Amino acid sequence: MPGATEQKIIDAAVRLFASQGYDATSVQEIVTAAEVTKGALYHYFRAKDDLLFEIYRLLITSQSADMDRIIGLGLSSSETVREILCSLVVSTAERVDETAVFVRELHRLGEDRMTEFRAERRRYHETFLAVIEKGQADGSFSSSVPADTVVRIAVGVVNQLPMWYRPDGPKPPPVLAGEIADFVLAGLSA
Amino acid sequence: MPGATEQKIIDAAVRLFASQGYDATSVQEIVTAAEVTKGALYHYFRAKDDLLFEIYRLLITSQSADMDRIIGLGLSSSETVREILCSLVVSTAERVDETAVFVRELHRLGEDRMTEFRAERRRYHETFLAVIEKGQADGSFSSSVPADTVVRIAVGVVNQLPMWYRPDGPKPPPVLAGEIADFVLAGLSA
DNA sequence: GTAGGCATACCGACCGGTCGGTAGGGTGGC
DNA sequence: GCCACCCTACCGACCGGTCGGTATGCCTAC
Repeated sequence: MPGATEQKIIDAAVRLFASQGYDATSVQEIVTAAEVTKGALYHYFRAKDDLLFEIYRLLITSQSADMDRIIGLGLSSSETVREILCSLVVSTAERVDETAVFVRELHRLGEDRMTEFRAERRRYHETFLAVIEKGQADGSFSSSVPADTVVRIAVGVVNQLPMWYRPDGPKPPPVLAGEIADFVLAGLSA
Repeated sequence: MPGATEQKIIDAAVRLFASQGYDATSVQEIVTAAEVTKGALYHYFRAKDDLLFEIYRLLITSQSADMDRIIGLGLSSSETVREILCSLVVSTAERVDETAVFVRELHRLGEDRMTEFRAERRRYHETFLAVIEKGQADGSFSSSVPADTVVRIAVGVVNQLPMWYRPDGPKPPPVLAGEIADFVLAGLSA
């Protein structure tokens, strides 16, 4: 639960990292945008990297929670896939900046944190994979395309969303989410 | 047609940018890796950004040429889509480093070059879009999902390829390309 | 000789991080 | 009631080091 100052710093960092990149954003720019001082920033964060890691942590935590919640509902395979995709697309659209930073600056994570992150992502992938494989096993889905490739495609689209999605674009997020879910489900029922 | 020195510099830059990022790579690192000196680099390139732009230019040029060539073959809609996707996936796999740099560091392009680049990308998108819309119009494809969303999905997967594709992975590029094409075509025939 | 193709030494700007210090609220002894 | 003490939150000048870029000149080919 971050306090007000901490939150202001993170918000400013996300905005600046998303528009300029991590390295191209100086700590001074962040504190100026957040209307605090360098002292305040280094009081709450040990280093600039900590900001990145915190942004990732918040994003991953919320996405994992979303998926677990949906699976817990006990819907049919295709309804589960639809719900996962829709919630993923909508929540990503709500947090384009965080996602853009995440996709672009992932490689700057240090060794330890990278390992930690990879484990979390692997868990996410395998949970999703299991849902699709279950559907293929019980005949809800076609097996003509391997489940892992389907997961790659689905996650790929979402991660690329920041490249083209604009909040003031013609299609509101729920519509977009529906279209994407329709397409993936169509591919799964070939 | 770059000369030998120029090519060595670009190759080194691509490799380093892909593994560390643009800002995190110093000009000194590039020239050391390329076994040339700073004088040589600044003899051929006016600034560090020029390296980025050159990398993009080479990538986009070759991809556009690929698509134009395939469309020129005059195949059926679904064969055309399959060929475009396969060649895109295979050529992207061949140039993962370039693609990784492209996806991650695009935002560093200056105003002018960004405009130039956007025009080129728009042309690419619209050409691809036209192929799908033609297929939808003549009944080869279903119209249940809008063509622009399909293009977004297809391009999204390819751009995310550097995130997970490894040359020594279990699936060689042509197999992967086939699976992705199968999936997209399945979604288009729902 | 002279023009392109480099090498080397160097510059000024800037950056992440530090550090000595302060403001102000809480707390315990008397 | 109040003072001494401390602790958290925060300030901002400053430092060592690095980086992109330049100035200058050598050296080989023509």
